[in-house]
Amino acid sequence: MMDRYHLRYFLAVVDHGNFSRAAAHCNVAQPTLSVGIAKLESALGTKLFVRTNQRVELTVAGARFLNYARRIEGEFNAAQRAMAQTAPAALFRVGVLGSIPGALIARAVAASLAVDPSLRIEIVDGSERELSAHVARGRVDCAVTLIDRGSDRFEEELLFEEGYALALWADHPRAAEAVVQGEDLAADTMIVRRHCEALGETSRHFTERGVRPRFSYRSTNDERVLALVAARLGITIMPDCFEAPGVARPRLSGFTLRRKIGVAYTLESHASGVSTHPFLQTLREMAPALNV
Amino acid sequence: MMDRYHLRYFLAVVDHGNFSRAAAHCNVAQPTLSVGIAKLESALGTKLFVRTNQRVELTVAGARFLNYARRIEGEFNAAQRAMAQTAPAALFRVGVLGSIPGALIARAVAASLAVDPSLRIEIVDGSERELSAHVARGRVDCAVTLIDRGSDRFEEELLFEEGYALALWADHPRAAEAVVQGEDLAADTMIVRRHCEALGETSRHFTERGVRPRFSYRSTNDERVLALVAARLGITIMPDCFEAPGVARPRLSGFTLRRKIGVAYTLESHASGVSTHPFLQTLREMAPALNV
DNA sequence: GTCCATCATAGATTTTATCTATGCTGTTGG
DNA sequence: CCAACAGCATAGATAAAATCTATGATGGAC
Repeated sequence: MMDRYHLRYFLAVVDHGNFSRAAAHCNVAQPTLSVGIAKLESALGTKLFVRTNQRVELTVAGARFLNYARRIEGEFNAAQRAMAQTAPAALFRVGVLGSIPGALIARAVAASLAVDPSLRIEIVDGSERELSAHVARGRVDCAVTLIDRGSDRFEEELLFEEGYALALWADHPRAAEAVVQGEDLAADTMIVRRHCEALGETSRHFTERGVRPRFSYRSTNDERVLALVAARLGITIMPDCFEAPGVARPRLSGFTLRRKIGVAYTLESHASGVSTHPFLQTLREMAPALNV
Repeated sequence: MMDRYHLRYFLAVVDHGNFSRAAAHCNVAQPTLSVGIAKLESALGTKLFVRTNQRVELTVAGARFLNYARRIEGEFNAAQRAMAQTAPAALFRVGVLGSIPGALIARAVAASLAVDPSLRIEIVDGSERELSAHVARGRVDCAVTLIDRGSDRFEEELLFEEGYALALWADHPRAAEAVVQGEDLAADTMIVRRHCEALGETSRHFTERGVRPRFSYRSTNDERVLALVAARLGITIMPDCFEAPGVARPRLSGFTLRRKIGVAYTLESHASGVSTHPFLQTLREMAPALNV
């Protein structure tokens, strides 16, 4: 039975000229799109594309079907838009990267609720990978996550850019310095932030300098990590935007990795005006202060 | 994400005025349709129906959506039809009830292939229940099965109507009689045709007459059953249309159950002209001879 | 009151879209 | 001419979703 997603796959192939790019644009894997088109062709009883491995081109039947497909997909969108006007108080669902301070998000939520108490906001956190999946499948309206990672699957908007720095307890021997040499930390015990995107880079950094750190704690909970740093259990490396009383944040010499945090949307959700949501407006106001 | 089947459910509810009938018309269970409509409403962000337990009626938003829904579903069908014209040599898939003689179907296949050797026909057999599911899900274009069973889920066409009769080996003491009394078979061993729709009725018939038969064989394979009847392993009851050398078919007195065999289509497949297929034409020509 | 018709909900089941991994086939660059 | 590559297809496993059965809730009819 011909179904809506078949039309989307078909149109994507027409618009992008090959299956692979079309798949990326639909946020699915290439084989998925491949069997999707095959299903459509079988439902219609006609081949729609001639596959050469240089490019795909429409058959005569495919060209004829294109008219219908465009019209139908257009009507779906028109219906959706028309209904959206009547729709009351939409729930705003946003995914947030686990390695972004909860306090930051909490402030943004509080501020936007202060603007409009009737807002309904839902936060879900996860890894970069999980968030991509959520955005792609429409389980969230957008995600606050790492951006500029080369896969142009989503519409992206930069919020802030930052580096990474050490987290030491306030009276650690090196706490007062602006920049610390990795070699000077050979005797320290480290805490592993298991979900951190910089994990690989960090261990490489120390290995290259002949430092083989011991580990006292592994966690995905950054708030707890900060508390334990303050409690002198160990030191760690984390993005600049983290801060806590009793924790100093000197730079680690030669550690130049940076990350860009921004908002990722699907094309549709971006087009449907999600990006003007007060929560995101608030985040945009807060963001410049976090650039380092 | 709004999908095509949502539209079909929605339109069915509008056209039939309540969820239960709409579900029957869509060949799905009532809860399925219930959650389907709920999904659609959530996708659109608006309630589409006001549910009273007397009837459902459209909300304002629902009435507005109706225009889009009808147009889109219409376009889907138009596209399907338009493409079907180009489509080459369609495969004809037909489900056949297990308790219909294979020889009958084989004759029909042979005859229609004689008319047009380019025909591509695919036969699948199964129980009445299985065939319903196949028709409903579009896995077959139609099914040759029991009809007139009260559930007007499908378009039905009567082929022939018949009763049930005994199957005895040719020189069985009662083989020459036209009608046999159940009581006279008390000493006989019976074969159970496990897939037979008359199974319950048969055992009730004997129980009511104080006959408690012994069983020598249970099978779903009627050809083998007939061979074993001829081989004097046991006797059985089967629809009139079965025949084999060495097997006599006297009536069983008081056993009045009858069955109607016909073709069941979905509305769409019927509309798309499946019923004019040579295979079905052949069956129609053969059918009158089978009325008993 | 009980019965009946209607829709909603919950949990299990089945189906199906999707993914990962891999194969195949031309094309390109060395 | 061969290796690397880019592009689509296939297979098996996985995950998601639609669907089913069974049951509950509600209101009208008798």
